[in-house]
Amino acid sequence: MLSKKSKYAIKALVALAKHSKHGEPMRIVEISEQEKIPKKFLEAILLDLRKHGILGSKMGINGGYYLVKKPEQIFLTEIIRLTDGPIAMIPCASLNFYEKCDDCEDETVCGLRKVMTELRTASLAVLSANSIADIIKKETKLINSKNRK
Amino acid sequence: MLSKKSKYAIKALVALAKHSKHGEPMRIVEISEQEKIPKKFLEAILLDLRKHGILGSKMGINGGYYLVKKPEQIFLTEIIRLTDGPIAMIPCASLNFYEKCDDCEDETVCGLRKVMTELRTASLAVLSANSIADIIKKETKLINSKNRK
DNA sequence: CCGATAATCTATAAAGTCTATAGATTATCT
DNA sequence: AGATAATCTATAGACTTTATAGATTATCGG
Repeated sequence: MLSKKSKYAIKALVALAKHSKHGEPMRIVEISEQEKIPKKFLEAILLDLRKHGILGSKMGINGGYYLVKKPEQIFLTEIIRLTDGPIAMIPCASLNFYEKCDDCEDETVCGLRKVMTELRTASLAVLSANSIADIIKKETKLINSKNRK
Repeated sequence: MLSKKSKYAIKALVALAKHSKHGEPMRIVEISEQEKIPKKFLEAILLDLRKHGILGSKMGINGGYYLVKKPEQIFLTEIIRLTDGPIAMIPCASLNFYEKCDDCEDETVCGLRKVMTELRTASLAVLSANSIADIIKKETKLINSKNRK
């Protein structure tokens, strides 16, 4: 399961992407209220995203957070790996967070690892195909098809 | 990520499937030592699997656990749902463990949910295509291709 | 340069989950 | 009856999640 942290991070980035057509920073409180994310928790999340170069911030009046990268270039893989860690379901099947199982004699011959590697490949295909911009696109698409009814 | 509980459950079932050609029950200690799973933890896991009708048990001398279902009919989806819960990454995208997001106004219009539903479909495709028997098959296949080198 | 605003940093903590461990009890077989 | 092995109950340390409180620092308008 995705942690709330990851989910909130994605939602905040979507909110920022929608807002940043204006180019100006968005306040934590605004994001918090709009997306119903606990303010102080969101604070920590945004700080994290800033430290990793996805967001920038400005203090004082008219301050807030803004996107550094374009919504088209922020993929779900990046956010999830940053906030939750590995995409794979077991460490020995992970690309970026590989770890050896201490209960496994020879992983090159492990059937479970083989299946979990297949799963990781499938998951990565979906997550690396979707950026923040794609999420917004899907949203407008869903709204349109709903209104047509 | 998969919990250790799930991982141990799958490994134990694989061990039992390999053993149960003989049809006779396998002792907790044997599984524990063979698969390097902490004994008492394994105990709780096997009890769970028994309560859900996947395993049977027999007390006393020559006792132990045995498979009730055939290895071909025990799929990873079943085990993971039983020990870890949902396959989906967020509850609102789950088939068996659906829950509404309390921060979401209208989920039918949520872009993140849409992506996570795609991911769930992809994950389910892999996990429901693999049974305990399949894991064993993959293992022998891996061993064979290794020996041919 | 002052005062208001808003991000930043540090510390802490409640709740829940994961990963077990210990010990007593009950059923089975010889 | 006695040995074996599963079963049940209770508990607990470590870690993660999900925050909350409060002090500090930077920015801007006037």
